[in-house]
Amino acid sequence: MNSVPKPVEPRWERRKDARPGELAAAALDLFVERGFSATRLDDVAKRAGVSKGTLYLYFDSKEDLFKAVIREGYVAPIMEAEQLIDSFEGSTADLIHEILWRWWSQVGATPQAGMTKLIIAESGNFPELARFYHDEVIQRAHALLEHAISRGIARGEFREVNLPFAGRISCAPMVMLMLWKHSFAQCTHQELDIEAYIRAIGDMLIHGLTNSEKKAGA
Amino acid sequence: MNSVPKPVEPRWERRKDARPGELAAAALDLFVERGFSATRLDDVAKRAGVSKGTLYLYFDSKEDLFKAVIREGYVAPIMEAEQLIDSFEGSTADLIHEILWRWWSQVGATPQAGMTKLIIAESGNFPELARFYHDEVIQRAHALLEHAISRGIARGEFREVNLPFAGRISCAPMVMLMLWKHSFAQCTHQELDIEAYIRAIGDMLIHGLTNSEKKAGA
DNA sequence: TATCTTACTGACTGATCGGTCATTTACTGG
DNA sequence: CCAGTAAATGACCGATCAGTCAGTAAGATA
Repeated sequence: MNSVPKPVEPRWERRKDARPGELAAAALDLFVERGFSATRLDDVAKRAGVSKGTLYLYFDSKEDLFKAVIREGYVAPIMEAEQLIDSFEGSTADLIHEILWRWWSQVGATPQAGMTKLIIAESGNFPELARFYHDEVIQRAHALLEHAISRGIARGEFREVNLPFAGRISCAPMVMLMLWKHSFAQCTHQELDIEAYIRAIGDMLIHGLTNSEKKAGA
Repeated sequence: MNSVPKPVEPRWERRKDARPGELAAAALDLFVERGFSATRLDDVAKRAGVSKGTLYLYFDSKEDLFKAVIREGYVAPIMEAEQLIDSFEGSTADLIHEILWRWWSQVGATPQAGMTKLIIAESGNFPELARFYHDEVIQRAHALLEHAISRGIARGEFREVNLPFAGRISCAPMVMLMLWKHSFAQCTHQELDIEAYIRAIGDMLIHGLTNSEKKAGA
């Protein structure tokens, strides 16, 4: 009958190395979209193109998968920004604009930005992970902005402010923007010109920090 | 034997009117702590001091309970603040400090503040509720700050800024503070002097908005 | 081509939990 | 004091889903 050789596609391939990353990426998407409890492992596996059994070859449990997702790729952009501050030549105002813009393009615009929402949502169920994320990411983001602001103060560009508070306040609009992107932005008609908004954040921060004594004297 | 009359406490009381509120309050606490999916209705009922069956006398389903929790008490403080702006006499700087402080004491410091985290976390599963909350609460909070800022501009106290952006930016640190309180604050040693922090937010906003032309001329 | 290793599958299981309902008990009105 | 009512109970059911494992087939090796 059917003598056609059928160049039969194999039903699956062996890709031991690629699986964990693909599973973690699929899990990130679904966790961000639905939350931890509401995400089914069957769906994660299906999105990664494998069966649930395969998922359990690479991760011990749902919680283990969650932890793996969190630990993935959170450091590079922060370290890069820390170096940027040390080597930057121009005004601190320009530096802050640069930091904000990189923040958005390297983190905010990537799937990784959904992490923040995930951690906040599950902090009650996974306090140790929230703590971990706080120490490794949030704390350092605050410190980063503090560092930039203290540069401005040292150069007489900025007024003397309470550094820890100013660092938090400076981060807040950016973090909110990331949260927004993964919550209300999905279910609202309202458009937001991201680029213009980030510029507005920068302007607001710089105005809020600028040493007006100096300006008044000019 | 035991002839004592035993002033036997009834095993339960009829309290038709009080139950819905108590159940909603219990649900709010647990939803905020654990998220929607991870909250068991047995626990909600137990916390409200009733059985699960009773819960179903007052709410049709878990989702119905969730919606009831959301609809509860979100309007009064915003309307009050809207009136405050219209009737305020002093400088717009003072007005903004006043708004922020009321925001904290009337919402941020109450269990209601956990709502924001809840909605953001579940926006993927309940887009229509996220939309509802956005339109009824978030939008109006933004508008509130915009209104206050436009008062400052009209009186020459503030510089001309893009109102929608400025409103969002002004809300961000307060919203982040509420989220913080219900996430990282729980699992971090780090203390935060809330009162001083809110003052710092006010200062930052006012500096960021102040019309420095006028100041320079003084 | 034959054999062996192991990445992968998917049907299965047991526990959990949303939702139901027959029964019990607190209250009310005559 | 004694029905009559309805508020509250808690054992139960069925669906869902995390986690298992015996079996299957890709592809390496010789």
